[in-house]
Amino acid sequence: MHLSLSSFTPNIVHDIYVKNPLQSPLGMEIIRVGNELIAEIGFEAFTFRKLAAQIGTTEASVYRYFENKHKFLLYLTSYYWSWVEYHILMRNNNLLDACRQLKNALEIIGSPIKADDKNLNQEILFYNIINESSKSYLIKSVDELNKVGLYYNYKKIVATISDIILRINPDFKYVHMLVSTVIEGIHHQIFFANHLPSLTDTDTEENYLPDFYYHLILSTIKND
Amino acid sequence: MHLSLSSFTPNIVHDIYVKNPLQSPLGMEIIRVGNELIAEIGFEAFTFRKLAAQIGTTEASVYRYFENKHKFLLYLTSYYWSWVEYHILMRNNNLLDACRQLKNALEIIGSPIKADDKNLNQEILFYNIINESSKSYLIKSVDELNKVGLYYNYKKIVATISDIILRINPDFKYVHMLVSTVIEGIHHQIFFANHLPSLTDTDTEENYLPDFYYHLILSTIKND
Amino acid sequence: MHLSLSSFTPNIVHDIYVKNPLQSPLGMEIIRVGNELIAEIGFEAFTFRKLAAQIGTTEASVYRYFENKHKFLLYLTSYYWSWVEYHILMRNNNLLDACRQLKNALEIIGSPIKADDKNLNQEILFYNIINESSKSYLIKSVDELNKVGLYYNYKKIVATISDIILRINPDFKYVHMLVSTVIEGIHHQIFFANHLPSLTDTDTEENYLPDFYYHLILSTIKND
Amino acid sequence: MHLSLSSFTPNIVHDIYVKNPLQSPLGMEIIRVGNELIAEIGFEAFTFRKLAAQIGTTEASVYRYFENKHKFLLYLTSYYWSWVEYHILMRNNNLLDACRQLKNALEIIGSPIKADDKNLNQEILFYNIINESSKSYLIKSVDELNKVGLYYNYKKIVATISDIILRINPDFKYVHMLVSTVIEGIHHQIFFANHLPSLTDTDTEENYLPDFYYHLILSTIKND
DNA sequence: GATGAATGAGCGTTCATTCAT
DNA sequence: AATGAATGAACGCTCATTCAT
Repeated sequence: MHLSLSSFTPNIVHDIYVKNPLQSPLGMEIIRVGNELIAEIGFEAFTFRKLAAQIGTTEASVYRYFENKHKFLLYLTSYYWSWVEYHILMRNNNLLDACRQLKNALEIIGSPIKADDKNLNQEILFYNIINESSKSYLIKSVDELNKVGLYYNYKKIVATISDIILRINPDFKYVHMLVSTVIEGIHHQIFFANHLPSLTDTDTEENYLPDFYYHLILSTIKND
Repeated sequence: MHLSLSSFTPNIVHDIYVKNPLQSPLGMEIIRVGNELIAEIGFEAFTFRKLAAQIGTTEASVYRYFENKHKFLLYLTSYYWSWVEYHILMRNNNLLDACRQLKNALEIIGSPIKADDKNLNQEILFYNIINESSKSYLIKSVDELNKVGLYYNYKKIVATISDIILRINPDFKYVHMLVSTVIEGIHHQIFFANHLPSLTDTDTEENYLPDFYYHLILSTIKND
Repeated sequence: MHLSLSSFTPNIVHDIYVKNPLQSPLGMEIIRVGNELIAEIGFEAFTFRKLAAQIGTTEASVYRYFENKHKFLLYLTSYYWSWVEYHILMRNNNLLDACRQLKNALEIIGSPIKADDKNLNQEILFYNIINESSKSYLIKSVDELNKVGLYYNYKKIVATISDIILRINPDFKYVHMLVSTVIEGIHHQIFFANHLPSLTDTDTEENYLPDFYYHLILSTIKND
Repeated sequence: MHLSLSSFTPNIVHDIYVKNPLQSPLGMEIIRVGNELIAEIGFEAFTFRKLAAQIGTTEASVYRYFENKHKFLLYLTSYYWSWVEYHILMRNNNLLDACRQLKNALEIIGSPIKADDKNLNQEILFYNIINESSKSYLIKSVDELNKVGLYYNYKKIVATISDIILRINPDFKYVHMLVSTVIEGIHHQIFFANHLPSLTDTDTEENYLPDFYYHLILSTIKND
């Protein structure tokens, strides 16, 4: 299933950026190269200075688009979750079976977005989400950022999947807890499989991760 | 249940520190104050300079104990997991019921260690584990550090709990995946409850978190 | 004594500005908001960027009116001295007594201009003169700026008051020295009274400052 | 009158510096070269980076001695006023005549300290005091700095000269006002003589400045 | 005439680390 | 073993200014 959705534009809260990077060639270069640079050297070592050098522009120009590297990471994660949201909606568009919808959602979360994206390399973005996205909220300023709505896209996807689950079992009370556990779980397991294999159970089966979590969800909500 | 286990000494891989901080007053001061400082300003802003200033010593002295702030975080997390391991063993010592053992383990993971600890404030350590511990492995050098065994204590706890679960259902194939998902899940949910409540389901019930995950585990492994 | 002199326009040397700010709404906004911003954050922290942001225009637009922030400060001080000059002339218009004229002049220098001024808040301008005006000449480029006449208004007021004093004692030889000492003295004493009170002698009497300096002048020139 | 007072050490409030620059060769180099660099390029253009480059050390090393360039200016001015204080005391040591003492004090204030000083070029320091010293208090943080006593040396000199004047006329009520006006006046007139001569009255007579202000003081206090 | 975008340069500061004592 | 001094390097950020529209 490969979507060529040239019409997609991410729905990202304005406060994350100073100037919309998708509205100028330089802005698009910043997010494209920034995505790659974070994957290459890690978010801690990533600086606007290095990013500017890579692009061939100046730090000052980067600051025109993003207030700091943190907001930039938030932009990337919001971009990712906006894509995920969009893909789930597209894929589940004409489906009636909530279980099938849930399975689709888990599959989308468990692998890179498969779509031509002129802005960002989606494989690399997926890798960054797994490695760095939790750093966008595990910070001292989380409350302040949350207050102005900067975690909107993440919360939205949790709400979307929660709704699907509630259609399977409308009485389940801990649906948000379950969904956020599963989302974080999927991404964490991919990290563990690559780096700390004894914390997971590597398998040759394709798509075993979404299957495992699909089973986990259904078991948990049915026995409620 | 309050344990006064003055005999406890954490079992921490030597490579994490340069000189054992528990063998000198300055070393103990470093981990005691370091734990508090990270809680206060966050791991990103934490530096050996600030730590030394707080203690009233010099950066050079801190370097005598820890190679860098990263290793220091690893020390704290290892210290924590070593405590958790010890507590689980103590609590489950004479119990035969694996389900009861599992429940105990989840409860221990879900709240601060309740023990007098002259070295570290355990409430603060628990807070740091929730907020910062994932930064000890979500880094570029994870493979290198793993190769020399620096994640031993974390892996050990996963193994310990996995063994309990396998006694409930010896045929369950994804036990490490399940356990690491649950451990990360519990800590994440506490963070979400405090900072991003729409990602969880706040409840007035005491201990609802361990209960939820206990139910999740049993459901998942029984329906296998 | 309150003058409503809507007809007043400051007589400011052209080289201080690029484009006359009083000839456009944007220009008037620049001097109005700039005056307030300097008072708020201090001249060192004041930049055209911040000024432009406050107004809701761009740095480039500000540059159309003033070459740099230094010239802007010179504009404000010249504006102030032009007002002072005008007020002294108005107030002393029909007076014959030079001593009375001197007293009037000192009073005008010792308190904010009391006049409706649609361009600038005169209270704030007075505050800026006290705090910042000496920075308009205590700079490396003073000779260069002086050569093109940018300190005209300040020199003019010294000359005007010197002339009054010379009518009291035509033989006094150090009149400019005396006048510039007194003018700077009055403004400095107001600063000291607010911030370094041990350098002055605070008093409850109204207008003690002009009185003190009036006495100082008369004593100095009479005993010559 | 030339004093070779190798025993002099300035009495400077500790909070002005981080580490006493007179206690190490590097520290002494910093104040020696810093003094010269400010004279050369002006305080606004003066930065720790340029200072470090001139000395052949690094910014970080300069920060070990002074928190910021502002504190450095405060150090220079405090050093100057401490010297002035010391000189006045030495010169007036065995004198009984308060008028003679006043005259001496004014002469000392009106020209560079004439003493061998291995730390600082006193000619250049005098030049800096005239051009830059008022910037040490005409700032937003003046109250905060004053609260911790950083203007001690300036206030002390005003008190010292005030005491002399009160011995001439114990009933004069505005002595601090008069003294601070005169001190600022002397330095300002030197600046005006060099740069804005129409604000002063240049004269060929030696020492005309102290003489003028001596006359001004006596006239003012006698006619009280 | 006014604005938006971009940029070269440099600032103040802090960092991790080393060396000598 | 612990400390004090020093330093190279880089960070995050802002500045003044210019250019194209």
